[in-house]
Amino acid sequence: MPRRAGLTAQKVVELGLSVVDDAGLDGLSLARVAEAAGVATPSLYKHVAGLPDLRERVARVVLAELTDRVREAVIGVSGDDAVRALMHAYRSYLVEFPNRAALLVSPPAATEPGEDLLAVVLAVLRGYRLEGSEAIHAARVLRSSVHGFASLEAAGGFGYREDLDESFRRLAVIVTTGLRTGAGLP
Amino acid sequence: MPRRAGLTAQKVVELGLSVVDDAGLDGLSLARVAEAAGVATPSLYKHVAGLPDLRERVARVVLAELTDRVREAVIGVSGDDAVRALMHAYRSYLVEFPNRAALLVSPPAATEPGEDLLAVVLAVLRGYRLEGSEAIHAARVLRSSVHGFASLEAAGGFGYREDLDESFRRLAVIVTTGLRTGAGLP
DNA sequence: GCCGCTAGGCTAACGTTCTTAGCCCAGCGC
DNA sequence: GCGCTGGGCTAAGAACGTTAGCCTAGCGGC
Repeated sequence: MPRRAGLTAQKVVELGLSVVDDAGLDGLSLARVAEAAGVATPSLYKHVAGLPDLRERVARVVLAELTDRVREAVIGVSGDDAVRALMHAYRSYLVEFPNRAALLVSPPAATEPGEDLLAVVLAVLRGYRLEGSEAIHAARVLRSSVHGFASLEAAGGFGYREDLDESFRRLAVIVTTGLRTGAGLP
Repeated sequence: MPRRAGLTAQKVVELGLSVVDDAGLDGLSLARVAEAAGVATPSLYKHVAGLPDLRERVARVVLAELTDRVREAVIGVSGDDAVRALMHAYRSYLVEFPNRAALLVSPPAATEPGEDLLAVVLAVLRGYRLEGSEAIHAARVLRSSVHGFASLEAAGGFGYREDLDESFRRLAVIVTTGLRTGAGLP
């Protein structure tokens, strides 16, 4: 164990992320992160401003990771295929890391970094020739659907043993069909 | 101030609910509830088993309230009207009490009490002649959509100034159309 | 090679919160 | 009037977040 642990803000956030994965958002404490880092709790204050700051940073990383996944998933596809790929990537991320779902509905995830994700969604929707306000409304429909499904699934919010993949497939069909045919337009 | 405060578990939970409304789920602490009740913190343990128990009870009450609202909203209507009424009631509840959204994705809200809400959703879907597995999948689609929209709205997750009512209206049209026309069925 | 600065660790200490243990009395039933 | 019990209390301890202040490893300049 070196006298200097060589921590950085980034490493602290990464450890925070793994604590969230292990123990849930409620389990994210400076004490646990410090233990994982092999460091005394107050030492973390050299890298982050406190627990709220850590939570915010972790939320930003999660949103950025999710955005990257989604962005990669829609490269080279368009139209219904792109929407399906986007939805699948979003859901897969939360299936893989269910404890991170709670971080996606919080102020930091809701504002600036969220704009990158929105940009990806809007890009996908250009395949439907949607622009301006139309595209914003459509983006909200799309994100609501996939976020709702993935959040409820991550929280274990679906009882019954019916196949979740099948439910999600139907959601995707309904959303793609609705967006493609312009359902809901004035 | 009477020597006996005359607390009950129900009153403790109600105070917990108002603390959540004022200060968010993170702000829910036994200390605050005790203060609101005019009582010392340990006294609460005569009525609830601790903070996790209080959170669970509050979550159950919220889900029950939401279910009641939704149930009332769909009385006497059917088909698309019923689905729209259900979605509107769900969203309105979270617009009125945004801090309660976080309680709807948690184990207690996800299991038994959630079945009552599911039952209402399934009843509404009978207007589409959906039964058995078909109805379960459709219920998931419906709940995902409305829950996702309402959660993101409650968290302030929608930037841009486009009219949220209009976005929600389009979501409703897409969902009702999709369910009515059987989109997504094999 | 030495000197000093600073980044990054530490300990000490405090306030808040949850929780348990145990006391004590108000008020009801007999 | 007497005793039981439910529902309050205080005391105390553990965990956590946070602040203050110290101390030194290790680098850059001379």
